[in-house]
Formats: sequence, structure tokens, C-alpha cells
Amino acid sequence: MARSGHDDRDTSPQDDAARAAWLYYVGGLRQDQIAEELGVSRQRAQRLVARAVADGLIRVRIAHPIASCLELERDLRARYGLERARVAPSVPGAPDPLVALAPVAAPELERIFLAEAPRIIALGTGRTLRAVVEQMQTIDAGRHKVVSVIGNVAPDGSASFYEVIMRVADKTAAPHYPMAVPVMARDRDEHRLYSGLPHVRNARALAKMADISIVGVGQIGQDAPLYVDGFITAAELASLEEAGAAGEICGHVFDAEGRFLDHPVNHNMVGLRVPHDGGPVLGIGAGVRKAAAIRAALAGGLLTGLVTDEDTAKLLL
Amino acid sequence: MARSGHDDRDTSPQDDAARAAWLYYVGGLRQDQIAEELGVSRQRAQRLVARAVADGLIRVRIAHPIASCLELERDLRARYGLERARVAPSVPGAPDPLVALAPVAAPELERIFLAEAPRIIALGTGRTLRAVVEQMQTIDAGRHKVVSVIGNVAPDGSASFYEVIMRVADKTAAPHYPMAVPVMARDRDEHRLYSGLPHVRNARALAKMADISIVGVGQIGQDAPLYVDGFITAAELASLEEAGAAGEICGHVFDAEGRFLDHPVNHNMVGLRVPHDGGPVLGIGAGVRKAAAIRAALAGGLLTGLVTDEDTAKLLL
DNA sequence: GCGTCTCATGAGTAATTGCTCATGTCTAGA
DNA sequence: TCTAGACATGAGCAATTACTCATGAGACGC
Repeated sequence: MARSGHDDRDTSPQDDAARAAWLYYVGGLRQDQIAEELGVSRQRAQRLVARAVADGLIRVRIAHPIASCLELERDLRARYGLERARVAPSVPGAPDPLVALAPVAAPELERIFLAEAPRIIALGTGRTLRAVVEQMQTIDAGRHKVVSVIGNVAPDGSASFYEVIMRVADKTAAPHYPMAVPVMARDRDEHRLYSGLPHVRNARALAKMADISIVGVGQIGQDAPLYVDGFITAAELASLEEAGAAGEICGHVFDAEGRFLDHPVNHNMVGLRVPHDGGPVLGIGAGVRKAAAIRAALAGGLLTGLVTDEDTAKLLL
Repeated sequence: MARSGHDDRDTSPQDDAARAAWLYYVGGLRQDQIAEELGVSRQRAQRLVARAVADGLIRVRIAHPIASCLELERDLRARYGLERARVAPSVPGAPDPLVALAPVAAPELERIFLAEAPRIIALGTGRTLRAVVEQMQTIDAGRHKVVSVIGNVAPDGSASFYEVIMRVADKTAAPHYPMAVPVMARDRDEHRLYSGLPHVRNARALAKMADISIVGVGQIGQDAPLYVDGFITAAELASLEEAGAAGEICGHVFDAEGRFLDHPVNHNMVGLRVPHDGGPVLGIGAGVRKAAAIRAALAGGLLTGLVTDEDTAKLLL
């Protein structure tokens, strides 16, 4: 066939990967055809396609809402009075519910950023949110502002691992306001110190004005993110469990009814409580282990929207 | 037509297809694993996945702008003073440039419909537009209105084949105003008759107020859509070519400089000329055979945006 | 300059997917 | 009731894709 004149003088490797993947997935060519087209060996074509997949260049969407998921969404909305609910079909055997969750949640975030009117968008952190943001497509959303509602420094002084706001800013070109202090203060004084820092005051003020918040939901227990990532000690964890902790949002711990605990851990969080003012809050999370935490958050009306997966949705209903 | 099942307790076949495809593409399961999961034979799993693809349920996007296409976009914008330009990587050997064009053009349309402020969106028709719309995802855009700028009845009295506006309305739930008369009148009197019909006057009035128009570009010649689809006779085609016709938009024929011809065919078109008022016009089209027509439209400043493919872009530059 | 390490490559091969065909089932019509 | 036709099914096989491994070309440090 007529090989289109490719004057590839300086194609980057990722460009090649993207092109190979395009020909493969969109064009429906076979890998040997792609190889010929690109003038490389068949193996290389295969590797380019595989690389595009591995690099996350490939986004697959299913343009058909699976009926049972739609039902779950409807039921979730009704049961918990949510404004929005999205349920991803679970992938059994997947090591992690994020595999299914992220591709469904990402468009929800894109949707928020596609709004024309400038908005202030508050962001939490965490592994879930990070994975979702990674799946977002880059969109031009410089009119919005993104602000973090939680500190970005881990207890050991390193940058918090599941940084979200910078990634979002990368994807959207939105001005961003991280909260450049530790997630937790050690005591009241330190909390006052951090809170009083000009840039923190600024971020907090902005976050309080947020038009919408996007957060993950953390479980409590031996696998609690707060504990696993070293933000709280085993003793604090035990104390929280003692106090009836069921989950946390942005580090703020609540009980099974979704009421924030009167507990030192909560007092020492430098970040804001979400929701701060009754504004919309989109929660994202799935997994058997998170189900109780999510249920608690829903029970307390802490969320106005939820993205989860099928299995979790069933547990919630 | 798709039977919109409320609660078909046993999943509809398309549901199964969508779920199988989800597990395959998103979950990364093998077809035999899917078969086990769904409790069907391996062949059936394979057929479900194949069916999902065939039914167009699978939408693949490559999250990486290929550098050479970006360059072409930039060059197109600069050369022709466009506000927007998108270039799809060509798929060599594809029977039709639409394979590549539609997946790139569809998000552009979605983008237009995602605008919050209510808009009036004028639509042309044609095979290209139809294929693109088919690829759009359904979005809730009831705040907008879509109006057709061209009649929807073929010369033989049948509904025009490449109906676009109804499909768009399906996808967006937008109120829609087709122009329910023949594309072309046979003479001045008939033109006056059609134009005077209340619903046509209404549609035309609305179309004149459109905030943006989305159109295909037709070539002139033996393969001219206008001719192939029977809107004009061989004699009219010859006469148009004689008069220097280079292309057409919504049936209105223009020369190589993009100036509309003073010709009976143009006079008899019941639809509106686009652009009617200098508003934005997004043109969609690709293919060697359309290149001259597109170049003419660009030369005449008839378009403010263009979606095309790599090969065509190169021809235009 | 030389060894070694990493990484890309292509060959060969295993695994997976897609296709064809013979067969079975269901429906409609005589 | 019987028969033809349309369609779904699973077996078997061909085509395609993915993986493993041995090799060689730079890159880097000694």
C-alpha cells in the first residue's frame, strides 16, 4: 500500500509509540503492517504498542453504560441523597480496584475542569486521587484555581508521596496553591505556627472559598493510609479506633455516623476539614476495605457525590 | 434499535458485550478469564469483545499528541488564520480517512457541547459529519439548541441519507430544529414556497443566530457528494465545474478562492450559506479528494476551525 | 584503553486470539 | 407436524501477539 510519506526526521520514542498505538487501536492495522509502515521490525512495532499501553497513553472508554451499574448509581443517589454517583464495573481478580475506578473517575474530574466559569477547586491527596488524576486528559483550564486542603510534607520531612495538586496543575494548566507545610502538627503550638504562615493562611483562605472539593476516603485500621504512610503512630491509631473512628477525609477522622471526632489527631491536622461550608464534595474510593469508611462518610452527609466500583456499591447498599 | 431495558434482570446482550470489553480492555483480563468470570464459553467471550468493538462501544484515545501532528496544526493555524486546528494521524491503507478523522473530531464536538452557556449550534450534513457524530459520547447538553442549516429531504423524496441533527440530538438531548424541506428547490418559486413555510422560517431564523456552525466540506467532480447523492444532475455538475467550482459547504458551491458562485444551484439551495454572519465555523474533512475543496474554503476564510488528517494537512501546506 | 553494565534488537517460541465450519436450536410457515 | 431458514454454539485450527533469550552496541567508570 501507499506508505504515506513520513518525513520522520526526529520522532521521539514516545511519538513512535503513540503513532504505533494509534495505527493499532484506531486504524486496526496489524503489528506487522505497522512495522512496515514505520520501517521497523515487527518486534519493535509490538514493543512500541506495548510501551504505549505501559506508559498509559492508551485510554479505553466503553460507550455503553452497563445496566447493572446504572442501577447501582441510581440506588446510591436515592439511598444517600447524592447529587452524583458513578459506579465502575469491577474487574474481578484485579490486584486493585483502582484499575476499574480510575478510568471512570477521571472523566468526572475532567467534567469539573471543563466548566467555563472560573472555579476554585479544592483537592485532597492520596493514592486513589493520584491514580485518577494520572488518567485525566490534559485540558486547558487556566481559568480555574486548584488549592490543596491538606499539607504536603510527610512526617519525615519528605514530600508527601501521593502528591495530587501538582499533577492536576500539570494536566490543566491551572494556577495551583499547595499547602506547603506538614500534614500534621505535633501539637497546638506547632499547629498555630503552621497555620499562621502567610502562604498557609492564603491557601486556607482560598480553600474555604472552594466551589467544589475532590477527595479520597481513607479507612481506619492496620491498613489505614494515615497509619501506613506514617502520619499517625500505632498508639494514635489505637486511640482513634478506641474513639470509634470509621474513616477519614483529608486526615480528618470521623465515626460510623460521619461525625468528626474530638481527638488530638484531628486537632493537629493543618489542613481543612472538608466540607467546610456545605459546598459540593466529590468522594472517590472503592474497595472492600474502604467500604465502611465510605458508608460512614455518606451517612454523615460528608459527600455530595461519589465515584466507586460495583463491588463497593453493593456493599454500600 | 437498542431496546432500552430498564431492568432486564438477565443482562442484555449489549450489556454483556460492554462488560466483556471492559474486562478485556480496562481490566486486562484474558478472554478465557472473562469467559470464566461471565460463565460463558471462551468463544462467546471472544465474540462479546468482538461485538463490542463492532458496535462501536469501544473508544480508544491516545493521550499523547504526536509531535508531527502538532506541528501541522500550528502550521495550519498560522497559514490560514484559523482559531482552531486539529490533525489526526493518518492510517495508511485505511479504506477511508474517516477511520482516523472521526475519533479526533468527535471530542472537538463534545467540547462545543460541554459549554455551560446555552448556545445555538448550527449543523451541516454529510457522511463525514455523520461518522463523527456517531463517535461522540452522549453528554447532557439540553441547554443548547441544534439547528440544521440544510434541508433534510433528498430529491427522490426520501429522508436525506446522512442525517446528522437527529443523531446529535440523541447524543446531547438538545432541542433540535431540522429543516424539514428538500435540500434544493427546483426553481425560484419553489424556493420561495419552501422558504416561506413557517417551520422553515423558524429554523432559518434560528440558524442565523447560531453561535457556531459545524460543517463538512464537499468536493466537486465525479465524486462530488452533491452529485453522487443525486442532488444535482450531471449537467448541473458540468455547469458548476465550468463556472470554476472548487468545493461546497452545505450545498453552497464556491470557487478556488472560496467565493460563492452566482449559479442556479446556489440560488436553489433552501439551506443557509455558512458562515452567515462571520461567526465561527468548524469544518471537518479529510482525504486527497477533498483537499482542493478544503483549501478553497480556507482561502476564502469560510472556516475558522478545521479538523483534518495528516495527509490532507500536508497537502494543504 | 579495557572491562562491564545497561539497554535495544531480532530470532525463536509459547500464548492468546480470531476464524471457519459442522452442528444444534429455535421460529415461522406450509 | 414437518421443513426450511436464521442464528447461536463449540471444536479445531490458523493467524496474530507476547514473551524469553542470546547477542551486540554504546555508556560509564577504572
